[in-house]
Formats: sequence, structure tokens, C-alpha cells
Amino acid sequence: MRYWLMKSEPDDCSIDDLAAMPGQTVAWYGVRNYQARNFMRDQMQPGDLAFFYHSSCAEPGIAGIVEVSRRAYPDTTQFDPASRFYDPKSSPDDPRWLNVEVRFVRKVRLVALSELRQHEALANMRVLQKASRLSITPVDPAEWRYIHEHLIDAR
DNA sequence: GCCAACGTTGGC
DNA sequence: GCCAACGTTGGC
Repeated sequence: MRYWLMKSEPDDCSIDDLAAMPGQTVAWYGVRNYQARNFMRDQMQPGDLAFFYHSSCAEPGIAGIVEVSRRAYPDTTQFDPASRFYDPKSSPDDPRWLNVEVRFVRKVRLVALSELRQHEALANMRVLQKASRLSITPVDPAEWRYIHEHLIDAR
């Protein structure tokens, strides 16, 4: 069982959008980066937990907790010419892109990126590194606990 | 809107 | 296989 941080643009799908979905689940389609794909394919398992992170928005930060609810399977948008995620080089026989599915667990007060930066214990988090663009990153269990104890459940 | 970082593409 | 050009991400 592992911990993750998953970025979503709230204009696309916010934590509130996820909570409002049927079954409170969403397919994490559209990942077109091999490192992130490999995390999904090789490591992410149902039951894994993740910070749901709002990116590319006015207040970037952790907005909620989600759980992996389905292991990786072929991303259907890669075969859809009408999709912005269409990949003409991928074939159904040998799908290049996969996605997991995640389920809403809970919303948390927004823990801003600027706030995460203030904690020495979190300095190694991938999301805090300069120009960190990877949309799915592993989170160390100690960091996961620290964020809960000091930033989410505190106050 | 700017721009740094960095992944991908494609010519050679 | 190198590497320049290009596109994208995402904080600010």
C-alpha cells in the first residue's frame, strides 16, 4: 500500500467535482507522460491513498484525499480522434496509455503549496521541487503522516 | 502573460 | 545516438 500525490486542474475536475460524480469516482485519463504512466501501471493498487492536488489555478495545493479504486487499464481517450488526448500512434492491440480510477475519500481544508514549502520535513517532496511537472508522484509515508498531523488534522 | 524546466521529436 | 528545436506544464 502506497501513497501518492495526483494533480488535477480544478477547472477540469476539482475535489468538489469528484465528490459530485456518480459513485464519487473518476477515471484518471489523459496522462501522457511515461513516468506517470509507469507509476499507474507498475505500482498503483486499489487501496492506495493519494493527495488530490489542485494545480494551474489561483490557489495551488492539497484539496482532498482520494483512494485508488481500480487498477490501471487502457485509457479510452487515446483511441478517440475527437479527444484532445487522442494518440494516433497508439493501437487497441497495444495500448500505450493507461489510467487508474480514483474514489473520493474526503475533502480537506486547502493546504496551499506556499504552506507546504514552509515545512522543512517536506522539503524533499517532489511537488515542491522547482518546475515539478510530473502529475503523479509518490509520497513518502512519513510525509503523508506529517501532512495529516501538522496541516490537515491540526487547527 | 512570462518564463524556467524538462520531455519529446526528428534530422543527421 | 546526439542534440537542437519545439511543445507543455505550472507557479508566479
